[in-house]
Amino acid sequence: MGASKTHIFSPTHNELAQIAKVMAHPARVAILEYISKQDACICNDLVDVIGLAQPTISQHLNEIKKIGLLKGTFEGKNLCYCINQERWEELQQAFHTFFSNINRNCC
Amino acid sequence: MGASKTHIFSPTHNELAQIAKVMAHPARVAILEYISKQDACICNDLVDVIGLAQPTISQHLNEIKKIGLLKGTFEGKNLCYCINQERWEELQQAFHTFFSNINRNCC
DNA sequence: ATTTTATATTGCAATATTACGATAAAGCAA
DNA sequence: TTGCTTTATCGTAATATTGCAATATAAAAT
Repeated sequence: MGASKTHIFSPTHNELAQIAKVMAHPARVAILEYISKQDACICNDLVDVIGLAQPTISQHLNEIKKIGLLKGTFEGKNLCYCINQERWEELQQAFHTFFSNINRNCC
Repeated sequence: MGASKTHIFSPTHNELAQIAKVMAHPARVAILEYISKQDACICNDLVDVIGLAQPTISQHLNEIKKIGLLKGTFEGKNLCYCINQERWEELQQAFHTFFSNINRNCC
């Protein structure tokens, strides 16, 4: 046992959970915030800014990439990670939709 | 190693991560959605609705309770869980604030 | 008082995540 | 080429999460 039973849940619920999972680590929240406020980003900056080892940062970046939140291009010699703005807004909308449904006539 | 280094992150980042963690499982997303759309909720309903064993549902409910999203009162013979609306709106605001900061002049 | 019903807790096995040292790969500079 | 810098991957240990059977608790019904 131990594996999440994703198959019994709806795609919508699974997707929101997957998005939330990426945000469920303070390092990734910090990374996202940092990148979203920069014009560009070089991974090595993050090692200093966040305070985790370079392989760890690389792994966290990969998790963020998996849900499509980053687009990367080369800028001179360094890889440049940026927020994928379209996707960012999709996620914002997903959370907004989720939080907007609440019944006010409760105990 | 393996433990998250929460101490190196800001309270804001840790809190958002903690909230996201609760939403990072489809069962909890489904539970929250279900409760938020009901006037009341009896845990045993959830066992049928969600499709996980009763102890598992109980544990998930506990995670949700930990971040203050539920208030429970007794209604007749059954415990009634409801969404804590104030807290719900706080979380909505937290996500909204997070997603609202993005630099548009990127690569 | 006993049974039934609803929820919580315990204990444990399976799986997932986190972190980092070591190492590899890829580009640039000399 | 050789060396330097930056990022990715591998391997592994520590920790956390998930799920459920078994059991406990607590309130209501009989």
